[in-house]
Amino acid sequence: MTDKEKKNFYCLDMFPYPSGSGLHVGHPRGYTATDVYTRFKKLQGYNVIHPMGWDAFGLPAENYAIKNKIHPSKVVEENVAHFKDQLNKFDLNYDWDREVNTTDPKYYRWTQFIFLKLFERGLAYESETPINFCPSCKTGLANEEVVGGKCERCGTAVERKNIRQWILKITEYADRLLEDLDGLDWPEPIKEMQKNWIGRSEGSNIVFDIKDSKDRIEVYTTRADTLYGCTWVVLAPEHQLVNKLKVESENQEEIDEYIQKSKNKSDLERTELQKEKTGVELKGIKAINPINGQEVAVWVADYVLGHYGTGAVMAVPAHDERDFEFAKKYNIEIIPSVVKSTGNYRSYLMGAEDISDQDLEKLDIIIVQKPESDVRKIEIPKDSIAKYEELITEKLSVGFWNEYVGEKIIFIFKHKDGQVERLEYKNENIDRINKLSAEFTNDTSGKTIIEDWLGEGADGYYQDYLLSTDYGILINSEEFDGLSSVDAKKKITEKLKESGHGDFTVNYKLRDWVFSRQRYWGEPIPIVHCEKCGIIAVSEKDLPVLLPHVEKYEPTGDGTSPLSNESDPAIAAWLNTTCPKCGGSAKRETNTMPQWAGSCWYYIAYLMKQGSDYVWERDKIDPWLPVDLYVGGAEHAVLHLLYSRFWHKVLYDEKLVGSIEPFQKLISVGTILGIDGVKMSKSRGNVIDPDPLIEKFGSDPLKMYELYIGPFSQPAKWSQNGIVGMHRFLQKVEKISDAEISSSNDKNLVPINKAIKKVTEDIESFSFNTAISTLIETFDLISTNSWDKPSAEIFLTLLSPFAPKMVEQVSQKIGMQMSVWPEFDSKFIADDKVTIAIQINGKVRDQIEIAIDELEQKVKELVLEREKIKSWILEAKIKKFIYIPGKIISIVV
RNA sequence: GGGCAAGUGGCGGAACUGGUAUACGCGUAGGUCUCAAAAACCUAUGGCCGUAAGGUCUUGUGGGUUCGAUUCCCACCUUGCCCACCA
Repeated sequence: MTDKEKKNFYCLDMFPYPSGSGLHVGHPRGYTATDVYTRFKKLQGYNVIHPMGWDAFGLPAENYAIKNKIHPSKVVEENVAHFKDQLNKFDLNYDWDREVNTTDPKYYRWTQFIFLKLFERGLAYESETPINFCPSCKTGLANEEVVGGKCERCGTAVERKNIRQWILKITEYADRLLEDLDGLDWPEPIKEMQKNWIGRSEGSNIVFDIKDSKDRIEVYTTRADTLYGCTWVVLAPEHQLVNKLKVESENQEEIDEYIQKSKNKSDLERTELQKEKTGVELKGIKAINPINGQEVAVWVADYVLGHYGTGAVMAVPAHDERDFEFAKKYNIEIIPSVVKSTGNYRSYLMGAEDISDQDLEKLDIIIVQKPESDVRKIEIPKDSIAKYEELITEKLSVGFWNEYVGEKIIFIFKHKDGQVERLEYKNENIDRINKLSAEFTNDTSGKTIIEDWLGEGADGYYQDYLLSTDYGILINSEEFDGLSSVDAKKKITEKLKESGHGDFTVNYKLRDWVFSRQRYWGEPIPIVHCEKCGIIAVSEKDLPVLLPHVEKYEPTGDGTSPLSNESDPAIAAWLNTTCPKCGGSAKRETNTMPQWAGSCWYYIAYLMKQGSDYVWERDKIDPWLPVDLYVGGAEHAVLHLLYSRFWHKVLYDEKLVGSIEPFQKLISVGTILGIDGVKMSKSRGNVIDPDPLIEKFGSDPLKMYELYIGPFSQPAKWSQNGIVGMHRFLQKVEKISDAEISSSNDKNLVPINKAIKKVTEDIESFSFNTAISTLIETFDLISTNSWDKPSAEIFLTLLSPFAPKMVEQVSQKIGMQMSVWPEFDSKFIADDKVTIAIQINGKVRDQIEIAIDELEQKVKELVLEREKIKSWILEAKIKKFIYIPGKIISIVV
């Protein structure tokens, strides 16, 4: 069936989940697109594979089965038959001999086989840490299946639950999954979503010793440059050290209570609601900032996540919004250590009656605002700062001070006796600055100057500079003062590394994949539990491990699988087995695989299909991979598309496939919405059934309308009237066969060649809507010219991918054979004469037909001779004459 | 809150790297055919002024760059999608 001389093209649709409600008009949009595209590619001479199959394991079939007391296998069988029947009505060119079904034991034998490979490589492991659990679906969920704290499938708030489960180490492939995205021809937003999901971040681990103890707290930060601004450290409530430290602290009860409380919070409460931050200090425990030896408090707070980084963070309220909020609430000191670098300094100028606005302007100083007559908010360029200081030193009134804030913070105090004291805001000067400022203002509140700036009364003028999460220039950071954030991150971490208190590190948001489900309708995990040997893989020759046919398969909800219910004899017979290693008695793994397992490799299964069997042969697989074009919904951006990339890379490492990625080019299909503009769903009652439409108009007009409705990747509202237009058009085309067709007509050469070019480009770029517009226009044009045989044959070929049924009928009638996709002749594309517009002062006033290669001088003459142009220009002088050949003439008067 | 995408007639939408905005389709109006209706076909169809010729305004809002902006830049408004305490 494949021709060695031709190039291969593998075009793949995301295979559907055969739901009970059947197809609605939204489903075939993607299928129609690949149908058009593959017919086009075949005419261009490619070997094309375009298969279809069924992703049939999973909850919907099982839930439906439970509700209606029909076995899931039966449900699936009926649904598949119904889906296939509906699809066939669309006349799509699928390779049905490659049809796959994930629930076929011959199929899932290989799904289990791949699991064994994962297991052998140590990429599948058993664990009993807390995971996401959906109380309604009664099963554990992967991180990717939790959307905003809710189950992706049913919308129930997920709980944290400790259950035994199988986990796949997808994190081991995080870097490769990230890096290889660059080579893929995928929509940018989808790549971006995967990048964000993997969430690589480069930072530093920093070790805080605990005072009078051997324990140390290791924190993860991406902002080591802000270390001097750290005023406390925070442990997540789950952090192991909490249990130890709480005993040594003065308020153990309070801490216990807090931990208990946050344990009871669901993920939704802890994150989604963005509640006010809470926490408890470990009183009496002090951590030591390794960069400067400062003692800082230690807190437990559940705004820190236990599973990310080290489960502990350093809090820098000046340069982190969460820490800032927390510091405000619990009244913790805020120390700025990075200042935004704009190149300017800011100052409030007071006590400077002798300094005029002109004095300042001479130094290029900007007076931002004059809130009161004796106060000026000013911005001083870096270059003027020395002169500004001179001015202040000379003219500031006694008993006042001036400070300016930028890459440094400088205070200039003018004492009563006229003596000037200049102090930089640095550790050794801070006490002195606070003392003087309090004295000068007779302030007895004991507030520090920084508190004053950042407090309630402040207007944010300095805060913009001092309390920013942006990168900037370090201040208040000893030897690192003046460095940029980027340099300082490096230098500070390097210094910490010398004393064993820190190092560079990388973290990912991506978490390992919770792979087991406590449900019946899935692939059994091919593992046995032997009392003597422990966890043992089923040997490959014993695959598949068949899913036993049982009558009762309701989920238990207690974290065990329905397949562990030994009171059912059918289950007991399956469950009790022998250990492949020692031959002793053993029990089968009762968890099943998640819905995603079967879809992780189905694109390979199509290539393996031989009759009803699947055979893994590299020479049958490699010539087709990676998939050349994959079309499906964007909703799978981080689930299916990430999981199958992971599996594919493992298969590559196993030398079972030859490519590093499964899907080279991806195009996402926009959802078709109901007439009311919302997603079609049974419960809303806005579902449009395609069957009656096909009956009334036929498959061609419906398919064409699916593509004509709008840009392919954008969502589109269904309109019941739209098909009529396509139907009318096709009816007109059908009449070609009745009309007089001449043997040739030169007038048609230009339009038909232009059509070849445009339609070819548009199909190639999935711009089907404009391809169809072009076909309609071309048809109308040639119909007025009258048809000739060559044009009719080309036109019908161009139309054939869109309306295969109709075109076939017509071509038989007029006795043509369609074989190859036409190529345009460029000599008929470029016209020798063009009509272009003449603009006067930017407004179109006239049109002129001229030769495409006419010289500018001649064009100018022709244009200025025209009565219409004369009447617009009148006596005015022509300032400019612009001529862009083939585009426009623009006259400015 | 952050990221991304998008705002064009009554509606779906078109417009290449800045060059005649509203292609194509739907709908609507008038007409042809018909005893009548449906279907089909033909004509017209962005708003305003005008009998007309023609003029004038118009691509979410407000600015800017340009001979010229739906397209580029800035600010704002609206909608959709994704992520959401990831330190």
